[in-house]
Amino acid sequence: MTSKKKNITIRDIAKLASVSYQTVSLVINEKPGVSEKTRRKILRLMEEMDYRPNRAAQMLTTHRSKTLEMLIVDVTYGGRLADSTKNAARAAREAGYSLLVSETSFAELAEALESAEARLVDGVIMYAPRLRISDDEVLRICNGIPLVRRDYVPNSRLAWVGFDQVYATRLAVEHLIGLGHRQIACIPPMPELINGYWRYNAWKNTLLEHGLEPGPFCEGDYSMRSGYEAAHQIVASGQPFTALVVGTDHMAVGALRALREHGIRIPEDVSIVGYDNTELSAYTEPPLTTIQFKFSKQDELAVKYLTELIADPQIELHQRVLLADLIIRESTRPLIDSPS
Amino acid sequence: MTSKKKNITIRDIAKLASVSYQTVSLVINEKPGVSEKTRRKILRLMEEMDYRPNRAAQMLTTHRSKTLEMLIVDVTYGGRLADSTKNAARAAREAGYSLLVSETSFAELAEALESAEARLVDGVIMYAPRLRISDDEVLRICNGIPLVRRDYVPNSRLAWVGFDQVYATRLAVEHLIGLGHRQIACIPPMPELINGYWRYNAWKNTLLEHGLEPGPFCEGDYSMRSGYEAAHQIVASGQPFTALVVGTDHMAVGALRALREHGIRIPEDVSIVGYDNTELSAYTEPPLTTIQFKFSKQDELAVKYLTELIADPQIELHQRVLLADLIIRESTRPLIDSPS
DNA sequence: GCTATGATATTGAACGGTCAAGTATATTGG
DNA sequence: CCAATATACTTGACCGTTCAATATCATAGC
Repeated sequence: MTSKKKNITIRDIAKLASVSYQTVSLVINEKPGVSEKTRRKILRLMEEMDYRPNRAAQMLTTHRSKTLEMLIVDVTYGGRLADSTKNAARAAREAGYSLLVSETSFAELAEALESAEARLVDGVIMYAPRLRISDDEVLRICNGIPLVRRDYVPNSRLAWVGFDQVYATRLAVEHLIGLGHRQIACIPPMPELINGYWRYNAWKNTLLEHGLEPGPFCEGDYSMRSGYEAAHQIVASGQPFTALVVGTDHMAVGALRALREHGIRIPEDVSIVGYDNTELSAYTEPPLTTIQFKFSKQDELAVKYLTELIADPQIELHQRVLLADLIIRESTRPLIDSPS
Repeated sequence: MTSKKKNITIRDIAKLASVSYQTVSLVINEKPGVSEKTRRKILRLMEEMDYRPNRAAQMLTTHRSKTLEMLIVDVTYGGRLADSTKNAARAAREAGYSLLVSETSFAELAEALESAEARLVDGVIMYAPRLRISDDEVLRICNGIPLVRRDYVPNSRLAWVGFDQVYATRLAVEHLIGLGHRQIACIPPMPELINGYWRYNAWKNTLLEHGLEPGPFCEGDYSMRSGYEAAHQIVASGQPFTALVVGTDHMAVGALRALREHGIRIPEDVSIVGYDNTELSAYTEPPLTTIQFKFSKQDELAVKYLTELIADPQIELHQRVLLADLIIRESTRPLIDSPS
């Protein structure tokens, strides 16, 4: 039955409506030059025959595919990817696009972009939290395909959408300073991660600006284990601290465990701030004060920006910066001077 | 410069190689009928001109797109989606496909599949953890597109790849029984979730098979909050229990908090088993005994199965069942009879 | 020496749309 | 009343492939 299913084409519809195929094309593309009566008739027929224009044929002539690609570059630790693709897929669909997802490494980036071009992808959202690359290089390899990075890349003048990591970190550090803390340690994400680099520097600089000496620090890699080990190291360093800024809620969970093992009480002995406001952060013991990033907003905005860029490639590239919020819970509290 | 970039076509290559375009086509598709010498020459030229076949044109004639679609249906709670799309994207690429991701609801499912067809998607991976639908209905709406569900759907005789939830649950429950527990409570995912349905039933049936009366239970929705509330309810029910099976690690975190608030010690008073073996489960207090699912395996296998199905649509549909593992940590321990 | 054979290469027609230019008819204005 | 214009619709070419049918040629068989 359906095996013999001849695809209905624009010409079949045209024949049924006794007009030419071009008229049908005009209707499909909502272009003027068709009388209301004919338009209705054609629309009805398309409905009846449940006709769908062949995307391949459209692509062939228009050189566009109504497809965006989310290119994930060198993302190893999964937790933070979360629903990005789902969010982006939804946003893309709402803008009339499909979303292709692909995953690659820095070494294969150029190739990935070439194949994006071959697939006639209309634009690329790059999610590359560790990618250091010059703007010129990006322009060179992306073959003119509109591209928006879904990252905080303050050194780049190309299009990106990201959370201001300096602002976010300032939020965390100044919250602690405001509570009276003077010895503030840090477990930043490792500097290979762009966010790690900025969080580390922002932590240090905020302290210096306030006339405070940066406390001990030790990098993590986003995993709970790394937070655990980093916290151990910081304690082992012997340098005193009454507060700790931990680069993600996940690492904070590891840090909490490590500190507990050392008999350090939270928040009585040490106040802790995490990042991300994951669901988890409300359920740690004690619940974590944390920096909230609305990632779904970032995903949506990246798609939105990209579609704008596709619609008008002439608009001047800019950067869309999102700001984080501070969520205060019970892992931070005012410093109470010990009676020494 | 690049603005005037005329796309190089198969005919350009043909001209340069002084052969016909069809010969080039044969080379591209690795078909026989071309002498080794000509083949080499053409390959070299394609390399030099960095020619890439136009996917749209290929799609138009072949009616295939070398694209798979991951269709996410009614997934609300994000945590568990995690890296599925990334895993699938990688697996797809390794099999020579691109991966399209889209997100939809039950109500729009038919439409989503129609548009998949219009896009000439070669096959669909459906991730629909709550979708109850007859096999006939699925066959009807998917228009002959090969489809593999990435779910445990024991009632379906169509293609699916999933973890045996009954086996998994048995693993959890019998572990507890083996430790001497006789009063085993449960916080299953809500029955709208297919996994929830099966976990609940498997919990109950395993107990009955062992001659035990099912303990109190209360459903959750995957969120930590729901685990928290469910645990409160179970305690409030007044029915005694010495062990608790919680449908996800996330919910277990909530449950841990609730039980702690009631002064119930884990594992001294109550043993707990979670599901998923998330990174988190090793960092709860105490670390959670849990059921491990290798989700990345499931994603990969779903892609693999789908590509097999595309290659040979005649193969008899079957179901690929994965088995979970039990990871024992400190949240479970032998029941010590109280001296009453 | 002539035909059968297989390997290699060519040609023309799809595939299902879009685009640019064209025609036919009705409407307007001077 | 006729040219100018607007509206509605049509035609032919083209996008870059693949596919089926066909041509060419050297080699082998008899």
